[in-house]
Amino acid sequence: MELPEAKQKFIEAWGKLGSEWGINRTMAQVHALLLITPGELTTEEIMAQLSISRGNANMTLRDLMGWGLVEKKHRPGERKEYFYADKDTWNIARQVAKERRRRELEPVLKLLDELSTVEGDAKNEEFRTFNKTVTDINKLAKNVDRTFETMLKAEENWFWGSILKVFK
Amino acid sequence: MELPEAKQKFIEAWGKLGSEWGINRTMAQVHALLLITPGELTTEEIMAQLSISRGNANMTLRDLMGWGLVEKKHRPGERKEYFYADKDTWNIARQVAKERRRRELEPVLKLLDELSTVEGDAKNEEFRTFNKTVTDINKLAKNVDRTFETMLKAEENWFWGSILKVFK
DNA sequence: TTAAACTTTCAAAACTTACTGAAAGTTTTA
DNA sequence: TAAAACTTTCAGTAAGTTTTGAAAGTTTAA
Repeated sequence: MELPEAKQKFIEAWGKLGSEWGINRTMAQVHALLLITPGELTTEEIMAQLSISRGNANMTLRDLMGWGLVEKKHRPGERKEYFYADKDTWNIARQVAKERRRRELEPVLKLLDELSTVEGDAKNEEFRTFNKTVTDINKLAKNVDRTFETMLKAEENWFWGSILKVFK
Repeated sequence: MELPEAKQKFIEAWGKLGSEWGINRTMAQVHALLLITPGELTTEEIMAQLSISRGNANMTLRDLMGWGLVEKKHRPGERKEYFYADKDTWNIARQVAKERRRRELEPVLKLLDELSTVEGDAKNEEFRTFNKTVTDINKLAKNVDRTFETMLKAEENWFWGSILKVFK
């Protein structure tokens, strides 16, 4: 396989994986493009390479900056904005974990805590089943949350070292 | 909060979380409904409780069975099919991890391995950046894969214990 | 102070995904 | 053998999401 084809495949695969896991396809593709590009790209270049509109490119880049995955840079004497991605995969993973935890997991945890307090008659089977399920899921979700937290604090080697010790 | 309201909120939240993470909303809602229902439900009952069509209910239930989260049961002397969900949250988490690993992670791992072998001129910066990114992401993806694998084999307490030991 | 170079916005269009419901299929019972 | 009771299918439609592109906005330079 030649480099241009490989790049194309990488961008497509990243876009697909993103969309399967709830991240907009274009956003994942722009990210992929920046990840395999040395240096920076302008909006124009991104538009051209991925055949997307100016509006789409602009919004997607803004989102990526909101996720902390991309930054912009100005070159002295130039008006154009240059975009580049942090290429440290461990940072990327942590950044994504951090945002999704905040945006999606936290609201659910809050609700589950609330639902855990709903009171009812212990003789009522409906209530007992509801209560047990909610309590169990709440425990699981808290474990997931704690794992995210660990991940955010951890250094890469230390983290994977700790997890992989598990195999032995 | 009263039980019926709490149930409704649980179903909605589970549906929302599902759709944010790439699982069809209705599928997550049907699953949620079955999780908080003692015993079994028929297609009719599911249709009524969630206001969905027969076709949708049928396909969703089939998908849930395909994911190994729901099973059907026949009662002697009755034609109707009764559906119920496995309520063990650790089983659920493992089942979901297993399916998504197989459907989504594995194809990407395969591609990344392939892209890791693309050859090029070490003096070419484009190639070097591509190669480094792909190699790094491949490593990360393999770690994720191994974590899934551990999870599939493990008992719940042992697994979270191992991951959370990391805090100490 | 205005024109050029660029970025941002957002209503409408295109695309994608999910859902409906009627028809076809299957199984059981009489 | 037929009819009743149920399940499955899928073409068409609806709902949801993403993308476009032109217009408005901003910044810089002359």
